[in-house]
Amino acid sequence: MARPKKEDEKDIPTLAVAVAQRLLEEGGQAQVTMAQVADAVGCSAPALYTHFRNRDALLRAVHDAGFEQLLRDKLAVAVRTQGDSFARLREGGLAYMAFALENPALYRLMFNPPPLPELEGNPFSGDVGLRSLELLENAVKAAQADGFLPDDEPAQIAFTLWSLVHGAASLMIQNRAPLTGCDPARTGREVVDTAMRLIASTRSKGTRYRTP
Amino acid sequence: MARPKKEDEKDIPTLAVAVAQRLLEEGGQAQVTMAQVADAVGCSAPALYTHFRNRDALLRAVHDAGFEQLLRDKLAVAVRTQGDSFARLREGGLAYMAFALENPALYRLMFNPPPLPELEGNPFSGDVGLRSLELLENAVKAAQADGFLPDDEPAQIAFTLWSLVHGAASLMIQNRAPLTGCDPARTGREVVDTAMRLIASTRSKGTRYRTP
DNA sequence: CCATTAATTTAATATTGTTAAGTTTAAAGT
DNA sequence: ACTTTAAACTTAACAATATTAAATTAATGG
Repeated sequence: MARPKKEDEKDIPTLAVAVAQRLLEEGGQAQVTMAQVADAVGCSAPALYTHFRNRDALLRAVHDAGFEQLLRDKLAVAVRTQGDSFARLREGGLAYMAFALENPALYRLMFNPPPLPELEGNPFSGDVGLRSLELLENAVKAAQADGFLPDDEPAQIAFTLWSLVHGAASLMIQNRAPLTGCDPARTGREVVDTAMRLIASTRSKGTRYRTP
Repeated sequence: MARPKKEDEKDIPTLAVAVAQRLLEEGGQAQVTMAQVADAVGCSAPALYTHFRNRDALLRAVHDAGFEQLLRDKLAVAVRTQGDSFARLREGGLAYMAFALENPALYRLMFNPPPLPELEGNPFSGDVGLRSLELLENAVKAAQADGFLPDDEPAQIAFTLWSLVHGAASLMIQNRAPLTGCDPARTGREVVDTAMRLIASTRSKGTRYRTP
């Protein structure tokens, strides 16, 4: 049956990414085989190679879609926290944590990818990654202007805060968190709040911040 | 020639773990094939199955050896920072970061393992992990007694601090750190110092801490 | 000295990513 | 409208790698 008629045409690239993400979340990396994906899409495995150079490229596409979703989430936070730097940091952290815990396998692919050349590239060299990072740096600057946080380089502080939330998410997702028997979502929120308490206690005396 | 004579006997388990770790560090997970390991050990691939149930079990052994090494490093720090809680936190963080950056692939296997059943278990349910964790919690308690840090659960704070250092290490190792063009070792130290500055600024007024 | 067991080897199997060769449809040129 | 070309597939073949089976040799305990 070779090439399909127009009516039977499928948007294989889009379908494949969606299917791959679902399989990923359901059964982990190992379950994302080309045959499985093709099956769920409704084509044969080699057909995928018309649209993706190889399996890694398919995973890379899922990876990229994840970063786009994360950026959308963060933009939404930025919109609804206009003017309150402290809340923006807190809600940004919570949204990030929620994304990670709700899509653990995807998050893993994004931030703890298997060491494949395709996934080595730094996402922050791309547009999506950069804008996501800008959002955090601006929040840090605003918080500094409001008297929070040490007066270090905003980029350095942004990296430190990102590290904290990412680290907690990463440890929890991969069952490396020492706190056992707790609801992960709750633990995640507590980590963010612990961090925010740390940040709150750095407020300088003659502060320009006023709770809105 | 089937079974080797006594003189030709090799300690395959030990050799295999060492070889696997080297291959891992040299070329990443993908290079750790049973054939490669066997070659470097000087036996054939199926021989490995006498000592390890399968490839995952071999990786698990490397993983465990990593945790033992990390614990040794942390114990050394604890010994040389007796009595100074702040220094213990700082040097503990630096040692952890150094371990991660010097053995990136091993660290990855320990904390961002591929999602295999063998590696799912929580290392902190084992003896080595628990002792490593105790060290940090005790350091937190000591720091609190010296007037640092919020008065939350030590376990919660320990997790938050661990998350921070782990997160930074993880991001840098996997090329997800936004700070480009910097020496990773230097960036790692800066993260620890930024965190310590945050901690320092949490010191309550009537502090019991005095710089030694 | 013999029987059993342990440690290996080579050979065979299974799974999975990937490539090759062939087929059908769509699109473009005349 | 007809021919040609290219695109999007399919099935069949290939290659690499983990794993298992069968066969072989050395140690060990009676």
